[in-house]
Amino acid sequence: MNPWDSVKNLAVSLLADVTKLDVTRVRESIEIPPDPNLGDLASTVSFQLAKQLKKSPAQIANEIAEKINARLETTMVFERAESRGSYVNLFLNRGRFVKFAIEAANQLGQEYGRTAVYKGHRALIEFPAVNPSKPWHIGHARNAVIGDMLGNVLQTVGYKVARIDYINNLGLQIAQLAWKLLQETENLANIKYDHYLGRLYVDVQKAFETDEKAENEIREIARQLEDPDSEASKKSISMVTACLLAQCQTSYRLGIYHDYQVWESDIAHSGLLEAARNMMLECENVVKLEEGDKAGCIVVKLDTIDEFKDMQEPYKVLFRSDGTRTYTGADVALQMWKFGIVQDPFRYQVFDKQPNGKEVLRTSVKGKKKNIGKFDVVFNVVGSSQAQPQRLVYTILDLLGYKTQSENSHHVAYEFVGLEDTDFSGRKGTWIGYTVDEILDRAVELAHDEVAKRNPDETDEFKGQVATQVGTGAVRYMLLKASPDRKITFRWSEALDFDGDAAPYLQYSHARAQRIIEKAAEETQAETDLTMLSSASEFALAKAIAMFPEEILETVRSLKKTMWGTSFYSNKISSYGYGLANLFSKFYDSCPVLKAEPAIATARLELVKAFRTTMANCLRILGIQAVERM
RNA sequence: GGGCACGUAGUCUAGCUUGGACAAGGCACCAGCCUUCGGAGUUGGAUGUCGUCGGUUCAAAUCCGACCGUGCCCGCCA
Repeated sequence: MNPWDSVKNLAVSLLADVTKLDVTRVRESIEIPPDPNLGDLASTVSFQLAKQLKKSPAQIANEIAEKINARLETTMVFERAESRGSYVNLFLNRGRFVKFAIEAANQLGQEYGRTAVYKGHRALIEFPAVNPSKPWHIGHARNAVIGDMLGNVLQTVGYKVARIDYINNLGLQIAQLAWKLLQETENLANIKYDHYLGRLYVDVQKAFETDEKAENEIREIARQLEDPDSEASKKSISMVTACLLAQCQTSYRLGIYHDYQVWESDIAHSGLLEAARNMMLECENVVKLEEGDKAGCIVVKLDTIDEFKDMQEPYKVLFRSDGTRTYTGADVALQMWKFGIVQDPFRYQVFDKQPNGKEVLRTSVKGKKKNIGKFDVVFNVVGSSQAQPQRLVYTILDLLGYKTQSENSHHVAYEFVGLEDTDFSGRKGTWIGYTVDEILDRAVELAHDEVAKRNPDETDEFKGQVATQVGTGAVRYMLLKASPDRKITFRWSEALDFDGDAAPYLQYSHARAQRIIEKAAEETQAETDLTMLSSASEFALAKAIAMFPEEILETVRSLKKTMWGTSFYSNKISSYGYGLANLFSKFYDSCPVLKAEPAIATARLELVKAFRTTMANCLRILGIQAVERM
């Protein structure tokens, strides 16, 4: 059910009948006028017809409007057509349209906004792949929130979605920390484990850079990590597990849950690499070099690929001369696994039971076999600085003969979050003070003050719960409302601004609607006619409600793959939500519900319900809690 | 050297994919609105060479080219 699309289709068929033009051409000419007084839908077909008919566009628009008016019947949602300049403007019958929109939303309830356009497709989304050696900072949260919301959007249009996290538990960072922890007893005091490791890392890094002996020992540890039976490996597993569990607590606070974790060590030890490497070597562009400075390496030759021919070195190493994989090599193997190109070599075991009630499974040498199946589309949420390495993985997939899978590989790129004078650096520790935990704490604390001020008689439990919903909602919204291709400069004043274009505004509008509905429940219901609702603010609100399903589909359609990334406009849904809340606020101010005469009150109540449903569904996609009181 | 992205009022942004009517909001600032369903709201006001210069078009913030500024990427690293 997509009310706005229905209305648009009717407009297109009317215009196509009258102009005898092709339906798709007419459809492309449809736009929404900048000012609702000009009309509800407009068409620019007269510009296109001007040349072939040798008449002025204004004259043509005039004739089209007249012909449409002659065809309109009194039962249609469209009421009249007007020409203005060269535009043909169509006007909806307000009452009939409002009724149509309200009934669509209220009949479907929680399902309103859902469509089955992409039913039967399976999508895998990988995010945020934070190293299990530090707490999430706000930049990691941007990745996670974008990935999570993309999943929500895809599910709403019919996809089956799997959310996957990638756990890099074999890197140098892990070796550095394991080295430190092997030589001293842990002093945990009262600090969350991921925060503890993150701070420890800053110290270790100094030793690594200045002390050659330490560096050599750490390199040795890194080698030992490849052997699952080594002392270093065992130490690192308990360290990584504890860190990851701590990071998950942050993730859960943001309402982010995963289905699977793929651990780097399992990629190395499951047989996936061997299988993938053998398949790669079948490809003529992948060779083991016999001489030169890369003798012994398995490389992919890229000199024939247009977008890589200007690389300083056209041979990209996939497996080093000592046989170990590079990041690219592992990434290609993993991408092959995602599409089911290689048989699933993993075993799985439960890592954690998440607060949403679902278990997250991790790959493991021990657990059970479980074929998770092929995915049709793969989205990797990765910073835009990784555009070239991501593209490389997809190109290699294509070279191996997996053209479709290469085309269905998407790099969802986003810019990093930084501070006014610096970027976040794990080595330098500039993230300290800007972890997601600290930011959420501050946001929730501030929300608590506001909630307490407005609800002095409520229980502490209520205040705490609402403050959490409002504070975390504000942080999530802040990250989603910025277009992903724009850098965010983190400022406390903006993160903690609950006025204007921010999540609490959306939640507030929902709470106001909820209160009206609650109060009305006590009163008797009168017979009503929804077509009575025809004021400007009622009509404008109904239009926004009607556009909701189309807005989600547009967001999915705008996932366009280009050479260096796939565009995803997370801000489209957030700004829709803001606009919807804004229109409700205007309606709220100009149209009393409970104090109106009974027939109008009942009709307006239906509009309020339709709004509440739409806003709740919109917030669910954004991953923000709808609140009933705040 | 090659490549990618961004540049819009004091400030932060939307609009650019798919060209269309006087460029839309938030914050901050000024002035109104509580005997009225919740003021985290609403109404009004001031603030603009849409980085610059060309091109395409009936029409350019939007498409194309050049240039300027900013950030990022081009390792057997991680």
